[in-house]
Amino acid sequence: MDDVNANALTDTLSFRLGVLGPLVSARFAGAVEPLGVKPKHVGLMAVLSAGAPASQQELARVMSVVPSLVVGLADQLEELGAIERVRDPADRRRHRLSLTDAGRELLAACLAAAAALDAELTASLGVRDREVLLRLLGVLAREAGLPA
Amino acid sequence: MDDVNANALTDTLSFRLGVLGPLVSARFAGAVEPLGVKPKHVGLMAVLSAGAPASQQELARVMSVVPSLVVGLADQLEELGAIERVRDPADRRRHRLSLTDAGRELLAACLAAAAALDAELTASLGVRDREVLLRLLGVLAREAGLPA
DNA sequence: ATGAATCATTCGAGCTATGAACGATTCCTG
DNA sequence: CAGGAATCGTTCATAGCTCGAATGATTCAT
Repeated sequence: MDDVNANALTDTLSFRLGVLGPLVSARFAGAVEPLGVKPKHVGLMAVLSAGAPASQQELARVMSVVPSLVVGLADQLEELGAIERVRDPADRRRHRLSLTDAGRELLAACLAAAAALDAELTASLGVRDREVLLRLLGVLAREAGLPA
Repeated sequence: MDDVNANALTDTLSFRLGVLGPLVSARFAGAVEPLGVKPKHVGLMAVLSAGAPASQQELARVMSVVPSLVVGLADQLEELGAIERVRDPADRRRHRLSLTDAGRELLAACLAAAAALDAELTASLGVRDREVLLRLLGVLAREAGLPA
């Protein structure tokens, strides 16, 4: 009778998100690792594919990380031939980052990996529930000021 | 027309969970930091409150971390007077960890913090949606083999 | 024209989690 | 009942990530 809310903490949204997040991140990292990238790289490519070529400061702001971190990520993506880094002719302090064709392919492969992981995670969920879950998480992300 | 799935990656469950997880973890960490603990400490107390006194190996297994990490967490919780660490009389290699009264109070305070955070996160959600979201995440957690 | 501000980059520091030892204790097996 | 294998807790060194400050180049403001 009293074990209904015995450990009510695990029945908390914060707790479940906090424990589920790292877990799926780790799984996703393992899925894209054969492609030579990590989740942060994928995130960078994702925001790049969403809009026009951006400066690294802009990237850093959107990704909620420090600009110095973007340097390393962009370096590695450039080595993979996934992005191009050219000085902005209008403001030669900036670097304009843009996806290459190879980068778009790479991103598509990462997307496929994410979709496959989704299928695994929601194996026990109905199609309807899956849509609802995705939508509600989207609301949460937007509410939190994320570019979801 | 074609920007409907322009960046379909952000419309992925994996992606949203991966980005939402660290975010709420950070917020939760900030919320319990005045109490002198971190999320991992709270997780440890939570599994302790869910069952009988457990050995550190058991804790490590349930929390999916390495046993050596539990040592430090238990040390600090013991200093706070939140847990008791006594050698198991049946097997003197083991340490039986159990929550003290102060620990139960501390855990309750953390739970309150989590509940408050939940309220913030789901401010734009209806009560019904909130329940649905919680339930679906619970299914995912269980499916992933977590003690949710 | 000159000082303030912005961008990218480098470097060092901090924190967390990990894995490999090690001593103590217990289990197994002959 | 002895002695080797296995288990538990602990310590230590290490690696990975992220951040913040400092630097140099370029642009903006006045």
